[in-house]
Amino acid sequence: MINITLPDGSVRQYQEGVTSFEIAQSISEGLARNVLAAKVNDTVWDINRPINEDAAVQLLTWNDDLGKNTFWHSSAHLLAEALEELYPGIKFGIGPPIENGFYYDVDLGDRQFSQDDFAAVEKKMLELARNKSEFTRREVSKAEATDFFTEKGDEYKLDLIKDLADGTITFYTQGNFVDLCRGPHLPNTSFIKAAKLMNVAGAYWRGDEKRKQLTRIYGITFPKQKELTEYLERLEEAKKRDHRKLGKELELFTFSEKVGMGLPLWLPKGTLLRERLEQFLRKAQTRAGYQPVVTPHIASKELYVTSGHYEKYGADSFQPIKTPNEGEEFFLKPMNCPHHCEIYKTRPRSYKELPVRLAEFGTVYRYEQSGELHGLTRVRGFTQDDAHIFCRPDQVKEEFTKVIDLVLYVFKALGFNDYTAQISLRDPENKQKYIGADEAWEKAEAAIIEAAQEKELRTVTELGEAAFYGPKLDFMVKDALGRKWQLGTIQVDYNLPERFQLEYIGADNQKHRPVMLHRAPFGSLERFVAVLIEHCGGNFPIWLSPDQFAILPISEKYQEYAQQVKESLEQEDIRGYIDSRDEKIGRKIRDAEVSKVPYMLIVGEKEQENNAISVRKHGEGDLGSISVGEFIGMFKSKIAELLNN
RNA sequence: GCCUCCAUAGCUCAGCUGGUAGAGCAACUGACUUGUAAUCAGUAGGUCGUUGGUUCGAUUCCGACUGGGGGCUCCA
Repeated sequence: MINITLPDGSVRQYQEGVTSFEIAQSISEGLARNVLAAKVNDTVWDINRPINEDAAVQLLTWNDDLGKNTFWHSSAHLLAEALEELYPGIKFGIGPPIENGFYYDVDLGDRQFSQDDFAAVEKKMLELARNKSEFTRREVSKAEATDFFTEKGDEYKLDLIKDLADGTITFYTQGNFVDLCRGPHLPNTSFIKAAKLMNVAGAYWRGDEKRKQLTRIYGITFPKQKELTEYLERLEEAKKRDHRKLGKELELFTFSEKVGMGLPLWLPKGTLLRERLEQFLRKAQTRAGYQPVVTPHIASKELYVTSGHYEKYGADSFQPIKTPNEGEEFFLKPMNCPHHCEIYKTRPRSYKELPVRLAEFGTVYRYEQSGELHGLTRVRGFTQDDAHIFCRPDQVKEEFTKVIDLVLYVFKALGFNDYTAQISLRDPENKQKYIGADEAWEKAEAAIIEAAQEKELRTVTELGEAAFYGPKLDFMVKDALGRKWQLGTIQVDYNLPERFQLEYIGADNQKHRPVMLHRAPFGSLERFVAVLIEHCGGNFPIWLSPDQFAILPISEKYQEYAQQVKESLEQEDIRGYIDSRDEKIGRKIRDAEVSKVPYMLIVGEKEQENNAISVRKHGEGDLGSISVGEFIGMFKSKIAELLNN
């Protein structure tokens, strides 16, 4: 008998060689029907694999990420089997599960594969799934594995096998399809009841652009048809929130072929939104002791030679601007920090005045690869809500904590509740890759971790993800389509103070080198606005909404009264417009609803007589008639509620 | 930058296998003077992204370019 420890801590005894499936059966029929894989100690296993010694076992179902992984991994094999049947002789790369589904990289030879072929493949997958083919695991020797794929002529699998150690290689077979695979897999294919191919794209073999490009086929599968339907509905919903679509509909921003790709043009409404965000952060930064500065859009090449960016990025940047004078070269500013270093250096600094916090909404230009551009989230010209904090080494932790506070304040005011903080530390194996003293790094890394803990952030720690000049903490959020974006960032920098020879005079009357922190709560205004649009589906918090009200006169007889109302509101800094078109009220309401104006103020005979307005809230409907003064009071207290948290 | 798909009126889209384009909305004009999600009628608007080629003839077929979508690579 062996002891099996379950996740609730209970221990059960089973015969040696018991499978996870049998364990599930012994617990409940329902569980046995739903179990997809099992975590045995720390490895995920097939549920029909015998367990021969004491172990901790966690049964995994569709509700576990690891269960889903197994489901989708097996689905990738099913996709491969279907493709092989339909297109004999094709070769296979890798086919892993991903966050939403799975993909398989295949070499289709000269064959074309497009969306038109999806239906046939989906049909074949479901047909094969119904065969209830078992996934059988088999350990093979390296020689056998090599022989198998040599005969099959699949150089990609051979390339993979080359890097595997003999004795650790396993094959999985379902139906007629044999694949090199570590597993685990579902017991059989019949669990897969719904399948949909999502996308085809090119992907280099092993992510190396010098190697052959394979066809990557993305798909997703579910244990129930209904779940697929729901998933597709969610995707439709997400598409409606796409910031590129809403940005156009709400007239926030646009792009012009003539201006150039990746260079957004902010329309009046988008500009209002942006300026309100800036004002909001400016205020918060003033409270937090930042000093605004302004620096030009171009700078002499020498600045970037000093900062080291020229050497590292010069060739991949927008190329220099030349003047009529021989040898003079200027670069479009790709970042604000070198300028801020020069501001710091403008006079000697005492330890007493540190930290110095210099803030700038600085517009920068970076030559991003054309294929990487995407709406407002990835552009070639953007404005960072940048600031650089120059402080003493002993102030790093406190400053870090203060920045986290600021970022959390911003997130909270804007309703971002779903974010994670990624802490990027250096690779402990490769310390020589990084600039700065070992001791300083250790201190800074500890400071970041402690600060994050104290603020109770949900964090993931990535070793080796630090920049060469210092560790960092990034706030990540997801957009409507589930893509992750980095918003706020806080980075420690040991490099620039060194390169710019920054100094302060310490209490000991000696020169010391300050530590520099880069930080940007929004990251860039462009990206932040994009994520915000998707986050709220275009229904901005009222303090940010470009038009905060729309006055809708019943007929043109009330135009004059509408104008009076508008002026009263504008005096209180509430912004909006009068819809004075010659249209029926129903039409005006509809158009205002579609354009997502938070408040519609209807004025007609009754309102004019009573010196009132009828308030209709976007998405909610008629709130009844109140005086303009009452409306102003309500409006202002709503904003205060959102901002003073 | 690479692979792949796409490009028709301001917007959303139709246009079968090649014979120089159509709808709805928006715009403009007129009528209606309106009470909580689209009043009616009329007018105007396109060298079918650009550019080569095939053809008697190209929005339609082929190539290149530009821009966009999806992905790969990269990201101070």
